Amino acid sequence: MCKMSYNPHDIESKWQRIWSLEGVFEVEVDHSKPKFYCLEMFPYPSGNMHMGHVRNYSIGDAMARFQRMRGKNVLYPMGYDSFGMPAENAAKKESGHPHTVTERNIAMIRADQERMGYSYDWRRMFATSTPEYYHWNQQLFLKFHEAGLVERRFAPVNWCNDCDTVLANEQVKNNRCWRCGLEVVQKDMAQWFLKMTEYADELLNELEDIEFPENVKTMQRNWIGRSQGAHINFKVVGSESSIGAFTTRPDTIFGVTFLTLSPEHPLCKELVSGTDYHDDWEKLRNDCARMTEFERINMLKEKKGVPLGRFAINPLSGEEVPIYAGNFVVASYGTGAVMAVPGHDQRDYDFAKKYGLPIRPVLSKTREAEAIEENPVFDGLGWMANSNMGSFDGLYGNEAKEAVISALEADGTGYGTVQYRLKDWLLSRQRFWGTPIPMIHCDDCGVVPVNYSDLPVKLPLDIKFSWENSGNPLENNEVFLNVKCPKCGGKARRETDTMDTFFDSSWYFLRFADSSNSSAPFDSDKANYWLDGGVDLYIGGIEHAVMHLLYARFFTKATRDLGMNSVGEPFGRLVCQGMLNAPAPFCVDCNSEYHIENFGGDCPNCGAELTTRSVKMGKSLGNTVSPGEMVTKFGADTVRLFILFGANPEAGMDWSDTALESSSRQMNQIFEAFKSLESASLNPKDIDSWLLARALDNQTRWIDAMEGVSLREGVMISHYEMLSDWQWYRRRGGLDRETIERFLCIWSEMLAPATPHIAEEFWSSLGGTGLLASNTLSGLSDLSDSDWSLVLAREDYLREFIDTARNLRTLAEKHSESPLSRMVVQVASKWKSELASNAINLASTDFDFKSQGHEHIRNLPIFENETMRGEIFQLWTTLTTGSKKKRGRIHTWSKSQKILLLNYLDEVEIINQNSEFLAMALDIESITSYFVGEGEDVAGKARVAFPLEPGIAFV
RNA sequence: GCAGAGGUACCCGAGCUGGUCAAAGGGGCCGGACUUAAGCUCCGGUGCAUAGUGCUUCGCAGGUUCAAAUCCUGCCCUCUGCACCA
Repeated sequence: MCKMSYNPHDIESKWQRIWSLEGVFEVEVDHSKPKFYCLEMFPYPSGNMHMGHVRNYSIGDAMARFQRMRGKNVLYPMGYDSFGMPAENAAKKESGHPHTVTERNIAMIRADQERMGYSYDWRRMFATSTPEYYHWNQQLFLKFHEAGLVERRFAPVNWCNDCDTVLANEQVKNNRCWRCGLEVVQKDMAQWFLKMTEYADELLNELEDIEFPENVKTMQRNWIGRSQGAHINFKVVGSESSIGAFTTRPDTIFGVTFLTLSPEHPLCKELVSGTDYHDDWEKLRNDCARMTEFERINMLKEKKGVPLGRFAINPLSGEEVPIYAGNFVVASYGTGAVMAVPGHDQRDYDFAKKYGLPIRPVLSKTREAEAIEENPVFDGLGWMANSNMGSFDGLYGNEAKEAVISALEADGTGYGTVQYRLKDWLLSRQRFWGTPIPMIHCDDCGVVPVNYSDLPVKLPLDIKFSWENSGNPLENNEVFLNVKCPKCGGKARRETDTMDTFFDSSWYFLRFADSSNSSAPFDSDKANYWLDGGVDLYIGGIEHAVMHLLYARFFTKATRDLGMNSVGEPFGRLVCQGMLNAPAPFCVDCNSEYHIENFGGDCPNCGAELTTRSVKMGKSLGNTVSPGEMVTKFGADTVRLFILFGANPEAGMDWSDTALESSSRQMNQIFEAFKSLESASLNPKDIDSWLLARALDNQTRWIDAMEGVSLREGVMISHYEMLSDWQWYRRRGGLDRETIERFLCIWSEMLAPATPHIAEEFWSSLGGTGLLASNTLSGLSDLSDSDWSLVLAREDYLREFIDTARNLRTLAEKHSESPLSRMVVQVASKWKSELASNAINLASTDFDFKSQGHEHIRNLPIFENETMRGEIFQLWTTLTTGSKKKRGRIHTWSKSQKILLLNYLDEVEIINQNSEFLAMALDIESITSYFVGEGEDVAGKARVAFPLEPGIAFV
């Protein structure tokens, strides 16, 4: 190879072809090997691959390749989450079919992925929009239906006029559609729900044992939002109705001075109809319904409410309290009614103050204290007071809560309960490009499931999309609609709702275990093998931390309970990759970023000069980088190296053209290093063992880093430190063929996870057996059997020596009129090194230098020489206890320095042995070295000589 | 407001189970070698002082300690997620 300079394109396409021909990434269940399931969140195919994908997959591929080299049976699949609205919109634009758009996009992104050399088992690839996949969506749906997890009910739903569809609560952001941003309106519809709340407790509790990042766990906990409390019924005076309210603080029930209903609460209308209060309430309700999120936030600095003119009865105290409607009460949480305790809830307090309602403190901060009104309110746990039912006063915290709940339960006016923020999963979408819900509406039999044998219910392909035909084309497709009732055989109509696409992605990782199965979603044995302990490494964006991950966890549990697997938790280790940033114009004064077309100009808002700032890559700012372009320019390996070296997976990362170029240079240098094997011959030298010792050490640290998914660190060792060690070796005159071959073999393996093509090329040119992509790491046991620490330490000594000498040289130059030509090195006397060694040995025992030190040296033979005693004491102190400002050397010496001292390194010898090299490195003609006292004390440097720190004089 | 992650030299970024930390690595910049030259590559420098041991630095202000980038407290700022959660 290597006659020419580095040409990534030839190398990369060659190896991609060979890997594919040899099928090296194709895996099957193999119980003789430990498995490793490496998975990236599969993409929605929107066209070409973007940089965020590149980052995601480069991380995953590096880990998959690394684990293969570690001897694992690695499942590393790729597929496409290909249902969804954008394909419909694209189809409308070109008057085509979403299917066509989707297939085209998949082909594009797949080609991009293949060009990057990712090591997927492509046989397992699937797209969720194919009947081969959504067939099983439908089957799972029917199974869930049988298990009682599916429900059809009327519910007010979020409706987006633009997208012509229902949105899940989770898909509404700031009261706007998460995709198009249009304001969401409410609409009542019959909907299909999946009863995820039945798993709320398990989903919450098992978070404890999952290896997710802490912030993801917290987000999920908050999302599930379990709160323990009581449901309390308040009878409405003069009515049969009662108001149920949920509270987490039943211990404050005697402080209730009013009730607040959400304006949408059905009881509101009933209570005010025909009264003077009706108009105010209606106005409030309409205000709330119409308010945009932006207005709401501003409005809510001011809590608003209206009296409904009626009263409710506190079930324990019998007291009558007024009923209000308040804009701050959310209809969908709890019961949509709040028992207001202004004495111990800040929000209620503010409300009460505003409307002149009474405030009654019923908790005291200490057992003895009075319950007092204060602002800010006391909302911690306290001792009950003023309960006007003596038996409660003095009860504290949970005991108080339980006492109140018992009292309520005793007279049937309330009960202890748990409330979740998590809601059932609204599955229906009034959209075409999704999995048809396999249900049939029969006038006689009602809603009837499709027979399993009639699955899949296929989406019709003979539809032309256009902007004129809004809504769901299924509703007008007679062929699709008309069907016979599976029960009575009479005329019936198909359900036209399709499923939320989150359904597709909630079990795709199970399908990968057995993706060609045509008789079931997946074989349970295969799923249990690959998903034992969950997906071993799951990589994706933080934006899916709640919804997708929670749905997937729910599915795994639900299918487990259907007997389809025994997994339970789908994901083991989760890594959320950080964001990819790129520079964009930025105005410091306005604190805002602008489109890249403003580079070099002034702020469009205030006219100030724009600076740059690194912000999230995105279309809106135009600060995106095309992976295709970069690969064309530099090759896939270089792009992969850059992206992995740029930052650790979890950290945010800045795109930089110069840094990419530097990665390219690095690749060239590595290439050059491998090329130099050609000029090597049998030429053994001392430095050879150093190089191999470094390789061993580097490989060990590299494995540690990679195991921990610290890819940046790993790449730093494999692509940077290995190279600088190589360069040092060459500077030291090393060029032994046998050594170099050994070193390069180890190195090429280490290069493989991040830059697999070039590594494979090196491997093949070195005559390595088989393909590197399917090999396991060379064991270096022959190397690790020896102790290389002294070899490494000697080299460290030289490096440090050069370092110190270099610094001194610049200083010395200032003091010398003529150019420096000679260096005189005076090494500390042997007895000093011996004393140092002695001290190091003592330090490894539990010797107490402070109390036993002086006694110790007094007994040493050298201490008999009276003239040296002062110097001995001084040295001993410097070595052991140190001074006020500096610790003793035995504490500050590095491991390798200690090794040198313990082995009585002859500094004079090592300096003289390497004098030629040192002279060259220091740009000096000659070097002389001797022990202090064995020659002239040049420039009085004998006094600074210390073990490992010789006195150096330039002349 | 709540939760989480952060603020390290010109920039990015390690370190943060206290001492070996003026602080890895990369980018940029400067200098030297190579070259007709540019590029590439190699070597070195990049807080201040200084013939070595010294001073000032790790968001700001305090504290603990013989010793703090590292531990504690308060404050400021940035980012991410959630948004009146009863």
